[in-house]
Amino acid sequence: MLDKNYDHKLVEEGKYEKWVNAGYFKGGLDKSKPPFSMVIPPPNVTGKLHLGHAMDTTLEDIICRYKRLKGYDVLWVPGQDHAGIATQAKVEEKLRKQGISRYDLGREKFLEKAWEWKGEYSDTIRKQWASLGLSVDYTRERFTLDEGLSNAVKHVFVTLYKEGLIYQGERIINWDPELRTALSNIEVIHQDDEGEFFHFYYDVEGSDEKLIVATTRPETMFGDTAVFVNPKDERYKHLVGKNAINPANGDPLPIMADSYVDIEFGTGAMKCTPAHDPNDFALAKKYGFPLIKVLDESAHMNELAGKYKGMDRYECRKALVADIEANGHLYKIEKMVHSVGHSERSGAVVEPMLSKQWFVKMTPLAEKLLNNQKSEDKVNFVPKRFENVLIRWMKNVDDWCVSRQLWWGHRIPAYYNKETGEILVSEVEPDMNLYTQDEDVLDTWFSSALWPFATMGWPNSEAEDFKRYFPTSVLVTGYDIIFFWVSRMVFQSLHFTDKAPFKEVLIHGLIRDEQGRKMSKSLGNGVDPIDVIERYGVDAMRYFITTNSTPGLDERYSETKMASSAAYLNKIWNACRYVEMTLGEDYKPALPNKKELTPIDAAILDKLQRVIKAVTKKMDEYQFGQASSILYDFVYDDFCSSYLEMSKVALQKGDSKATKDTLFYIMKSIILMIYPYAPFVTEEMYLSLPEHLDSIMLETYPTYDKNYLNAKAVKAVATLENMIKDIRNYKSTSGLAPNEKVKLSLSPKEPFKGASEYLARFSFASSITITKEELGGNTFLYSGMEMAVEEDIDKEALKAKLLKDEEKLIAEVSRGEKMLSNPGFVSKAPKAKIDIETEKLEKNKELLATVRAKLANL
RNA sequence: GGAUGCUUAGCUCAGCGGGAGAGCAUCGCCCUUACAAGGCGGGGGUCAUAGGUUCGAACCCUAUAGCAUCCACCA
Repeated sequence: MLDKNYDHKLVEEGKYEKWVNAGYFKGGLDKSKPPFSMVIPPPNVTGKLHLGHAMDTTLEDIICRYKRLKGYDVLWVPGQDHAGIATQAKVEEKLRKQGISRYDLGREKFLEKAWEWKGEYSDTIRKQWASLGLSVDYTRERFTLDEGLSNAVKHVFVTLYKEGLIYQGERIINWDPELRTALSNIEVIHQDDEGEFFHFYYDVEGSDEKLIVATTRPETMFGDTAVFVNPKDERYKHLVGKNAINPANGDPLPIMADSYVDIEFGTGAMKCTPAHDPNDFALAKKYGFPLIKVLDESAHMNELAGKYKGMDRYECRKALVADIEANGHLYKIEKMVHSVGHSERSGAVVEPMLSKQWFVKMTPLAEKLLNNQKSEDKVNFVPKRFENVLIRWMKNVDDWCVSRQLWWGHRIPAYYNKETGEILVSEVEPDMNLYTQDEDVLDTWFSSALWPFATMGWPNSEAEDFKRYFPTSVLVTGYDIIFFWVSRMVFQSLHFTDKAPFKEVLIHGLIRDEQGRKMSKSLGNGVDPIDVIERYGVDAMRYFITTNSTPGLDERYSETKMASSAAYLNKIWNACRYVEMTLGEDYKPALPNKKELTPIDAAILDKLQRVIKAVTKKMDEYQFGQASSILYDFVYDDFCSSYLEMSKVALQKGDSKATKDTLFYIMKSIILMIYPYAPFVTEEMYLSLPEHLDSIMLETYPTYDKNYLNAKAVKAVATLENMIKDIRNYKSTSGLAPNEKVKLSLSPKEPFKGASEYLARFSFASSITITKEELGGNTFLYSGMEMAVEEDIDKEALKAKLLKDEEKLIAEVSRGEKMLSNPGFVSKAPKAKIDIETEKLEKNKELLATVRAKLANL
């Protein structure tokens, strides 16, 4: 028997351990079942999980738990991501607080620290998974730096290299001067920052004219090789071919014309700095300019900056501008808002810089993805529109810079011959007396891209899990990492396994705070899932975060909705407690016998079938909000408010086996349908039911049974419910207490045999007369029936009420007639709709006639 | 500059071709024996605006406005 109060802490205690120990989360327990597989998006080992993770993983858990009950052999692979740059930044930050830099420690020692960090946060994450109740298969847990993944990474790198899809090249990349590493384009966050737009006078050789050139980054002027103008720009035509004098260092710069230059922008004259700007780099290639780097790895000026050597880029900017101003070459400084790239991880302003890096050639891989999306094996997105996001990005994708000047990660399997410098790219380490390994590691997403197949045992294509569970069934993730992760998994998987890594992708949005702001450390508005679990219970939190949103859209955290989710579970808990009390100790479950049902039982059983059908459909479509709302209406209104109360009539009479069976059957079905959302509390309820299995996890999802459909009962009970509602309403508006006694009469019959017993109970009727006579008193009309409250009533009030009824019915009848006399409607609307409208019109006409008769008699 | 999403009850949001919904808030009345984290009843919306398609539009199309997000460019 359940306790009087639902105490989430008591309910949650010990259950997760029990499930894990029983092995219920393991994939492959029964291989006669069809496989269903998923991989967890591996969280970064950078810290604790936040509410966004809770939503993402809960959605996955709901799917897994649902699919198990639906008879699948479910495998959900857990794991974590080493998160190269993110984790290294964290570890460095921690060291910095101790006054140590990574260079003080050296690579080996630093990596020890990083592994320590990883160990700590791995444990934290696993504890959080347990708190969330995630049914992941721990026997298959993976880490992106483990041996298997590392081998897969090497294999992929070497293969791509041999295929010419990985190359080393000197190009302009995004440089993070704080972490001192290259970044890929998508790791750069562009923000509109207020900056200064410096306009300088450039002297022109052999002319008295001065050219005004504008720049936002004066410190790069030491790397300038030319000044460009547009060939059509009349202002400067005559200067093309002459030299301008660089006011930073006095070097002559050829004035050249190229249509790349925008006449309207700035002064129309642009300085060209090939080693520090991607567009200038392209121009330099075109015209064969030298590539002059003036900044070092930490964005300090090098020897080319002369007296500014060693200064930080901003110090240099300030000093240089002051000097230029001093010698009369400053024209003006404009304030300007322009977009500035920042490192996603360190926040540092990214410096575009010429650098030798490893790149993945994207065009052939992107093409595979794009072609696949045109085929039958395409990856289906839920919601669909996100497919376009992916496609548009893949069509315009740049080559992927995969090398990082970090230590925490997969070291690039490229080796340089100590004597000849020749490159050897190999999965097997060569004789290290003769070779040195490339110092760089790979972008962390390089390994995450292999996650769905590498965790299944690939590159061993005979691995059991790979054969049985790959491709995976569905991937759940946020729209913010479609570029980073989803796209890369798809093209790598297509390239290496010839299959898309998953059939479907369910995209969810972000969780924001109550005011709709992004949760962030700097705002301090983050909500800790563990804290929420402490207060409301994990089931309530799971229910809230997965049912109060719609796929692909952001969601706000809401304290009141959180509380109402908890209240809902409490409601179910109490309903279950009541059912158990009612069934009694010696109750033996059986399917309700159709022949012995009361109309009340029959009606709820009919409704349940429809609910099962509708909920199942929504679950299959990953529409968890809609599924839960269908269930909610059923649980609250049909089951708790209506059926539980009405069934008391039969139960108190004694001969109620069918009603008890109905109660049990409905309650169990509800528990099973709520279970994927709220596994702990439903397990507790389930185990307190008679004749249960060892765990709700071993149960079967409710199935639609059309034998229990009974439209007649549903209609009769609906009429009864309307009568009860009308009386309640009548009392409320007449200032009567709800339990005020009233005398009722019905004409010419009751909604179903025995209905007046229910009516009496719920309307506190002291008597109910059934008569064929016309009813006096305050009358309510139903299709084919009337009900009246017997009392001395104010005739005027009654007349007013009837007139109101009449007015309403006239509107209804007119609507129906208009619709049905519309030839367009009759010829084009579906027959079912026409039937419904015809029936409705007839009913309303009948009611209208009755109202008019009553008015005439008054 | 390009793209996408959002605009529905006081607040937060569902619904996305056949008569406007939920939670919370609000107003009455109830400590009724599963549940006061409750019960019963009520009030509250020209579904952003303007056109169009359709027998029928909150829902489809086109424009407009506001808000948000993503991508690209920015000397």
